Amino acid sequence: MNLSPPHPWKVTTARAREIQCELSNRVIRKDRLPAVQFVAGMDVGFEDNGTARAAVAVLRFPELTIHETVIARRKVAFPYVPGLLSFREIPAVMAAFRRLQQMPDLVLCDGQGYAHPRRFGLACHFGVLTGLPAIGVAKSRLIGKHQPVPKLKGRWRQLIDDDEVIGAVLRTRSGVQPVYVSSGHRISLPTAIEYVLACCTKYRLPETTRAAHKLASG
DNA sequence: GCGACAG
DNA sequence: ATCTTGTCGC
Repeated sequence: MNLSPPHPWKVTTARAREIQCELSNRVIRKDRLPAVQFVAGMDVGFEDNGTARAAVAVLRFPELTIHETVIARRKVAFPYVPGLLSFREIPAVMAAFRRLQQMPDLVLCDGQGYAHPRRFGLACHFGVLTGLPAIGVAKSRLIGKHQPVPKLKGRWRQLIDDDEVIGAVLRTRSGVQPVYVSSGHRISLPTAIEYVLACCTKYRLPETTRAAHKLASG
């Protein structure tokens, strides 16, 4: 896989959107992942001095015990623009992955995957750049419509945009706000939903995401 | 023109 | 994302 940044991060928002359209055709939404022994969670936090702090937590699967954690800091070189989140967070994330000893078989990203205006959210961008299977697990909606989701854990509804199923709104815990799941790279939506549920124990967010979030924040 | 808008 | 205490509910 290629962990070096092949794209300029100092780009205009217009150029960023072009890059998304150019790379979106490289996204694979079929199950092309190995037997999962290690799952990773990744998240990015921001410090006051304009620094992004990316954290990656690699957990054993299906035990979900922590195997390895890494952190990387990078100066923020792109503003937060809805639809262009990956350009703000990926540089730090790539730096963090470069430090990993154990590459995971699957990565759960904190943000959308295919459920994106140009079908190229953070999880897709990350997956295409690294070649690693990835899933987008967002805490809130970017685009798409959906029917009410039953309150029972495990139930879900299709997330639809322009008559296309772009993801799923999944209840990872009964009676709690659902999460938005979508393919990032090398994994289908049904399989993505299975893995997300397999990574959720007693909280709304996957243990992978929780572990990474904990590192990226404090 | 008027909202909506991952983190 | 980040700023922040108490509070409602199982």
